[in-house]
Amino acid sequence: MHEVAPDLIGATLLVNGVGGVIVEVEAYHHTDPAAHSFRGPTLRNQVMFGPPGYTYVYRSYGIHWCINFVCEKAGSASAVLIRALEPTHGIAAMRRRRKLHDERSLCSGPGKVTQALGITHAHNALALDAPPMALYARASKPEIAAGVRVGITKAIELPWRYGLKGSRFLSKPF
DNA sequence: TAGGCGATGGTCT
DNA sequence: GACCATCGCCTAC
Repeated sequence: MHEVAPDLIGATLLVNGVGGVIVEVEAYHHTDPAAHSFRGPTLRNQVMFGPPGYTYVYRSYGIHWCINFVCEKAGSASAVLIRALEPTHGIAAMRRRRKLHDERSLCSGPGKVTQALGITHAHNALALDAPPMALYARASKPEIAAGVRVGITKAIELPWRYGLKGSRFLSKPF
């Protein structure tokens, strides 16, 4: 997982042709008290205990949706939270959904990403390589920044947040 | 420009 | 009944 997470930085994520380049992610797995999978499988998180390459979508604070990629081998219950994108595809559609003109704020946070891409619980447990999802590997290796994760109350010291160094589209600087 | 806080609902204890 | 991997508005400086 700690190889997958930084490798996702620079990859392109599209949902129905709308999306952009991933510039910020966080890693979680089942030995990590901050992870949803820490207490074992439940109705909500069961997709994380399945095979890699699938989406895990959950509701955050009763208001927002957040999207994760399940990774590593089946049963390890690790996932990578997509926190920010650099918008490149379907910017007009994202602006419409976000009711926003500032391109920099379109996808600079996990709740914003799902709103801009139109992701809801209907997108839970979907394969990343089949419509409406699409994930494209980056062309070259970018400079990666690492830091502590954002917005959690447990295991806050683990430096499992990864980002594209110097990007203008991060949820917050490293 | 930075920090406080209310909204809001699924999930787990 | 409490917790929470957030956002955006409001205020104070």
